[in-house]
Amino acid sequence: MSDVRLRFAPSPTGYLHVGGARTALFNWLLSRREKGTFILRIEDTDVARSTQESVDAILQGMEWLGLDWDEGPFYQSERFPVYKEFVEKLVAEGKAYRCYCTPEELEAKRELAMKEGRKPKYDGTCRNGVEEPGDKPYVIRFKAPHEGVTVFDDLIKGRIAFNNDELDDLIIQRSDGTPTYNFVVVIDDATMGITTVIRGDDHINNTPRQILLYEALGYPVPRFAHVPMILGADKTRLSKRHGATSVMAYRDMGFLPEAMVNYLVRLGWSHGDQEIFSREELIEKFSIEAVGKSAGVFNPDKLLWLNHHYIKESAPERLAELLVPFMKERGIDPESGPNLPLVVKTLQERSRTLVEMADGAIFYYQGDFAYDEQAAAKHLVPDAAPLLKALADKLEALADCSQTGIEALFKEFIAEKGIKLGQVGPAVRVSLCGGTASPGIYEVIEALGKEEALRRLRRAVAIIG
RNA sequence: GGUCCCAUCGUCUAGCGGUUAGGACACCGGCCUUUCACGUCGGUAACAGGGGUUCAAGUCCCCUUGGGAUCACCA
Repeated sequence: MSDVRLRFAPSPTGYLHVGGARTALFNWLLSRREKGTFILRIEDTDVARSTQESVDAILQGMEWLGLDWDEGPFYQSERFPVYKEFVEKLVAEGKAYRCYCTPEELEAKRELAMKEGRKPKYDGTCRNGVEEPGDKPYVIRFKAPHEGVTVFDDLIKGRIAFNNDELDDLIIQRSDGTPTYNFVVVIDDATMGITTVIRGDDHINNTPRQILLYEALGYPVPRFAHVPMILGADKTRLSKRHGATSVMAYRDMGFLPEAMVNYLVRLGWSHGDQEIFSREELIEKFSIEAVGKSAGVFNPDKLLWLNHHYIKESAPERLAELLVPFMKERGIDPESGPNLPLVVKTLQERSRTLVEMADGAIFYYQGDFAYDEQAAAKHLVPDAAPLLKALADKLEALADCSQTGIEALFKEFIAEKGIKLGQVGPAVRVSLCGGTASPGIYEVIEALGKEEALRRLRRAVAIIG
């Protein structure tokens, strides 16, 4: 156990999206690699926008990805007294002050400044004290230094410097007494002993103010790592327009969590030419310094490829279990037909998602399926009937119904008839599966079982007439 | 507009002064084959532009251009 402490701090205003998931993953990986502590904190100071459903959705997403945390979840909404104390401390020390400017006044000043081409920052009206205006509402502002430079060495971006005169006195407590984000994030990270802050690079501009706050509070400044954002195919911020952004939506589309993890980590991070990483390998090899600086485009094709890879690698029993809900969704009870793991085995190489696998598995469980029209017209022809019938009879007598036994039977059959496999194979396929695209016919017969295979062959013979 | 960040194939990226600029996804061919796939072999495809520094620049510096983020009593 080292004393490295990291956190993921989502705000519960929606589901866990892929960008947040990647940030969480980076934090988690680094904490596991350094044998440190991973903390989950819910940033719900905006009581109006935060919901319990969102919290649940985020937790569910973390769980699906296998990102467990050591401390928390902590809720900022439960820590208001703590923040209040720190605000009062700053005020008492003269490092923060009451500001009586109204939102309307500020908005007007901002617009004027913008119009005149000046920086739209707070003009410091109340900075040096004002006469007590009775019980007028006020906010508390942090008294930021106007001179000097605030610098930090970002673990990903390198050295970043800001002139302090670019910064204005940010509000740390609203007129209703609640604290604001830039303040609570500092208080929490400081009091929770966070050593490294990994977050989206949209927070870069907040960082100097936060550093100033750490210094005013007398806390050590953590290290920062700002990860670039994830873009859609058109290089704009990833949104619903580009497809699903919720990680749970990917589960529902039939993706495996290990594929998602592998994809997300490789989007922005790399380790030489390696593409496939097990969870253990990631923990061993991940490093925040190796994360790229530039934004990356979310590429569904590559995710699909990875998912296909993991489907091929997975144990049929596990996939069968994951496949059940997808089968039920299609109105099929896997208990009612062939052994599901056996079915899965025939489909692994040709399924990129569990959705594709479920679609491909349907025919196994439907005895009275309709034949694909074109396929039937082409292959279920009068000439095929006697062959199918003879094959069925031969199959009926077969003792070894393993794939190899079935293959041997076919070899023998075509030798006896003096034909090629191509002259009977397609008809068998259509009889068994209903179409021309399917797993190999030997494995289909094995999975179906002799009885059902015979039934389907004879059904086809009967239909040909 | 101010500030800040970013820039190698279509996409994800390797590269950390000297390479025929490598890999992966996608795409296009060949092979394999009972279909569809898998697999396998091969191919198309990139250093944004301009200045420097250096014997030597994709690699270091500056500028331009182009993207993006952020400027709330949201987080």
